[in-house]
Amino acid sequence: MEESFLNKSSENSVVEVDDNTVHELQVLAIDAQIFSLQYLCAVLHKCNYKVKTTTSAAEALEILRAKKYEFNIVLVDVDSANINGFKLLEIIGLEMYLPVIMVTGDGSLENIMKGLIYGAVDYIIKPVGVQEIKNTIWHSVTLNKMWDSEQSTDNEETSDHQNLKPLDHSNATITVEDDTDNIRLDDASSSCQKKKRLAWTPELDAKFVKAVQTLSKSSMVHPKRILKIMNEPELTRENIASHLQKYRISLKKRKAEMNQQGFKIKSVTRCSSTRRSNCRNGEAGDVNADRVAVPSFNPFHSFEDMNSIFLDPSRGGNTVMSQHRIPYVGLLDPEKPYQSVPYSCLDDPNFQTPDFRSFSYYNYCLGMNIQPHNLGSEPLSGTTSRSPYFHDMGSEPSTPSSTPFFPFSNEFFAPETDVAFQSPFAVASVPNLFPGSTGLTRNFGETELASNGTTKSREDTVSEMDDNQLSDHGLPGSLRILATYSSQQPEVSCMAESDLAHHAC
DNA sequence: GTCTTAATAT
DNA sequence: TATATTAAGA
Repeated sequence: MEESFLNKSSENSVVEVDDNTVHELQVLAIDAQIFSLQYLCAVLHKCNYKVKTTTSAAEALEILRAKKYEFNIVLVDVDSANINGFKLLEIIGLEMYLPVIMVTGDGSLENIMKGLIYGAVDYIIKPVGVQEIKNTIWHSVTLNKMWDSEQSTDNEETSDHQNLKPLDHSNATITVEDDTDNIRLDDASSSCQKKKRLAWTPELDAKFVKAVQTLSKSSMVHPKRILKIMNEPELTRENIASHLQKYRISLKKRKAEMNQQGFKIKSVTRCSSTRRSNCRNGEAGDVNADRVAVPSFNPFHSFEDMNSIFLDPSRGGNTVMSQHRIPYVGLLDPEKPYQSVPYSCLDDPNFQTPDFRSFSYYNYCLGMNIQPHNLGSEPLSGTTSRSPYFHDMGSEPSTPSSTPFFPFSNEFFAPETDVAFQSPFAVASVPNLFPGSTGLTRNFGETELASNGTTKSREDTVSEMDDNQLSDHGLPGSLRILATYSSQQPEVSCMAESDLAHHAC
């Protein structure tokens, strides 16, 4: 639909998000059922959001692909009996840098899980309430704030939809994998003589990025090689060169943003929690070096100046999660996309199935490195108690102490890791991150790491990266290390003895 | 000849 | 706005 019949919010849709920044939130709402959509739209208008609606998933994708920067958030109504809504969640989650909230009438754990696994950042159970929507959207948009900077900053009325082309519904189907159809003519219908104008679809771009990443390992990121790797007959070297230029500019921009944020990464290669259990967090000498030993995993203390913490389940990170009750939902094994992890490893008889909202929020805080609202020193735990944030739905959470910031560009990760990374849970499986990090390389080869039954030396998969390569990944040269946990063999530490001494308390 | 970058055209 | 083309220097 060109102009939603419901899109009549001409009054101010200005919402204070935080830190005195005024944001204009534009919401795209998708629901196959028109009355349900109408209701949802009404509620959204009550919240003073700008709303665009559609009943068609295919149209939603068209809109987003054409004008994704105009939207801050997407609400998708999913029907537990119908896979399309979930697919839509997935596609939007993977293709756009947009938070997607699932709206559902089915509040069962199974259904919620499904939505979250498909990429929803949060969920709302119908019937939806104004305050609930406000809270949920605040949370999600804040999480996604980094991308806001890419939007146009003028506060002009954005209700002009003149750029939306009439939609062709004849092929309005959702396809998850349309790798073959990713090159389109500028004007598809006419049998024109016009030159083909390449449309860089997300699929094509992903392929491009992957090629760049592959090549960057050997410092050979050049158009010709990219072209060869991509193996797309329709592409020309010029296409690639042009795209590469654009790609690098965007990386540069992002890098500048990172530098502005004073982004730092610390590294812990392998942390033996048993070895260090007598060292308490916060004590003098504990956090004093580039490489921080974490005696007892407590992200809010030991990593309080970090934005994100990554645990690599395939490297034993799940054991750490288990020991410290860190909720984890993600894809442990890419071969088994719906393997749902996590709580089986929590064998404490007192452990109860967690409340997903609370967990989502904890993970959000964990990922953003902000103190959970009003949470004080309450540890991450596997109890079902909700965080105060969700107890008090009547008021918005206070401004986080630090500006939420999503630290990594998606380009950095291979597509398969994106899947886990974009899950609503910030503790993600990201193997072989920052392969040039000194902390990792120094210890290579010392230990063979079992991963899903197979034994593999890290040396196999890790190579050095110089600053230029890091730069190709959107990382300033000085930023290169992350926290990687592995306690697969807790009694063995891969850190050099001198390091152990250094960190001994 | 190819690559990168900037500028400009479509 | 996104992509393509062109030009110039390395």
